[in-house]
Amino acid sequence: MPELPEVETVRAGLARWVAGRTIAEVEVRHPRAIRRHLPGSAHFAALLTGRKILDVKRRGKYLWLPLDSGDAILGHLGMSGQLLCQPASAPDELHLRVRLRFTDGDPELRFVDQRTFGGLAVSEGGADLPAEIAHIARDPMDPEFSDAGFAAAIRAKRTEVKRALLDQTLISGVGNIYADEALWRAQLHGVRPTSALTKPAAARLLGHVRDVLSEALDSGGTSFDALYVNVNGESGYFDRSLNVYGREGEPCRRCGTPIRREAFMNRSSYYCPHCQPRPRVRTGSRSRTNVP
DNA sequence: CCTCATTCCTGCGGGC
DNA sequence: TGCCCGCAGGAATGAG
Repeated sequence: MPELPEVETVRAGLARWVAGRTIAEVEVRHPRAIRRHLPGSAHFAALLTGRKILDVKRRGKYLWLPLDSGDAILGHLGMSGQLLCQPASAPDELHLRVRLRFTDGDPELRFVDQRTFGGLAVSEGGADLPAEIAHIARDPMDPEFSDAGFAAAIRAKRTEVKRALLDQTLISGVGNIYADEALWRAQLHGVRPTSALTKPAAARLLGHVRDVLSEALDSGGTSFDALYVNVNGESGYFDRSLNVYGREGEPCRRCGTPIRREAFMNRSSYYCPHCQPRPRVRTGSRSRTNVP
């Protein structure tokens, strides 16, 4: 599942392979892949044809490719999206959704996405920062990310710490896998109330988030089910280093206690029940949050 | 304004 | 063997 490290791996690959090249032809194979581009596929193609890609940028899990027109191609990989640079002679992938051909020939750029949670759009005038993602927070690898601002914002939230890590308007780039990994390192249970975090605790948590993301980036990103591959079609391998995610029943690498999985927001959370104890039930009038 | 549940999608694997 | 169901999950959306 592409989170910040995987998307950054794709960004770097794209920057190498498509920056500076001029788009010759656009083929939209599945309308859902450009559903965020409301005017439709003909308009999408018209805005791209003949335009030069200047660069490849990223904020959190979003990518955008500034064009010489001042517009940008805005993309999100969703769960299963891939941006592949392939020779035109390579057979079409089963889930090929969009193809861009260039004036200088190979390689072409293919957006391939099995589950179609991802997609592409043209952000008009979005070369600098697409308006569509202006509400997304900077990510923790961004030099302008404010650590103090993050600590203040998370403490002001009236929610649980894992939900906050997944809130892209608070901190971007973190998904379910790295949220669980960071919480394990920080020895915090995901249901702890954010308002009870001290400033130092918030700073420590942020440090663990950064560590997890940068280590994963060094490894080329996580690939869990081979759906994610980087721009050249090569899987990442950070999954070897995961401490809790997907390890239900296996011993905690810190204390040996079996890792637990529990339902969370239509997905799963993995944690060590010994290292990451649930918070004590809050006193007062609110309902209990504990389960046996 | 803030928080939260719901919804989109497809392939795979387990259970019967 | 084959069918059904649950699961994987980011983020827009609308409800409250």
